[in-house]
Amino acid sequence: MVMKFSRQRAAILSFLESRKDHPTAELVYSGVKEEFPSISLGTVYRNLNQLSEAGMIAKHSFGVLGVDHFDYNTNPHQHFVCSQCNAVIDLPVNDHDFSSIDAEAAKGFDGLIQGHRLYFCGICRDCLNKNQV
Amino acid sequence: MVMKFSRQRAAILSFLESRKDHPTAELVYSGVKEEFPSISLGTVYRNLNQLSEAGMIAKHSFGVLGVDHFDYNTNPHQHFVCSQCNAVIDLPVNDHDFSSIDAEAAKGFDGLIQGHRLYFCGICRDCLNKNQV
DNA sequence: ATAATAACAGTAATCATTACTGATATCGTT
DNA sequence: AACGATATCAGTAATGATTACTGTTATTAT
Repeated sequence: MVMKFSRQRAAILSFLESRKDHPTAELVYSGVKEEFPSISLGTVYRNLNQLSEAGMIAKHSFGVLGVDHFDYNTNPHQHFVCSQCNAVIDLPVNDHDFSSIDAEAAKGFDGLIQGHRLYFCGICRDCLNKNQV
Repeated sequence: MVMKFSRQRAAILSFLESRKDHPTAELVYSGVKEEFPSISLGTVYRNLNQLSEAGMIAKHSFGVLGVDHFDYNTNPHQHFVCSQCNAVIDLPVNDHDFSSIDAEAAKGFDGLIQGHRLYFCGICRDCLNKNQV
């Protein structure tokens, strides 16, 4: 199946590129809607899934949030989820600091460990500031 | 609000105690249904949530699965999710081997890291065997 | 035993996401 | 530049997990 490049898909991709947060499908929808008032939410979901299956974007499912978040940055990196405002923030930590944990977990386990999902929880700087006022 | 201890809740708790896998609400429902044919799925969900809020059981949301899993074992330990059969398996690894990663992630980050979610993905022993046949 | 109320069964509602439909846009080939 | 095959679209309906509501019942302290 040849992947055609529709204007809607281009708009979705460039919207995602323009943000360093990690928008949900709903947020992408309302963002792209300004350029394409008639775009459908289903179109956004379909494109986000196709783009992530093609490896052009990343899809993150943080269990605590219950909604999927999408990321233009496909390089492996760590995420932080604020439990107060639900913001998803990239951590400046180098990813290879966590590359050894798979080997660690494999000790004494008879299955095959291929990878892991990891994210950090806490309170972001903005919320910490708001709490102090 | 005083927590009353109904027979349904006792049955849900003891069903969970009897299993070392990590049943979903639906699975708890069909299990407890044998003892309580008239029990409602809503009752199961309500009790599982109350028990986990009370710290008597643990609730795990693995993003890859899209369903919540419940665990009688509330001691911190690591989990493995088989991407072929979706089984959730406890890893024999000591939990304190992963206790340092929060400090690692905090480097250069201005928010407050309170914890993390971590689980491992791959193929379990049973599926590896089946694949070889 | 009684009375206050937490919990129940049953059912309806919610929310994120996916599937379906006939119409339209894209893109390699003429 | 027009053509034709088909991927994609907008709109809408369906799904699946979970939560909320309601009138009735079970639990527990007094």
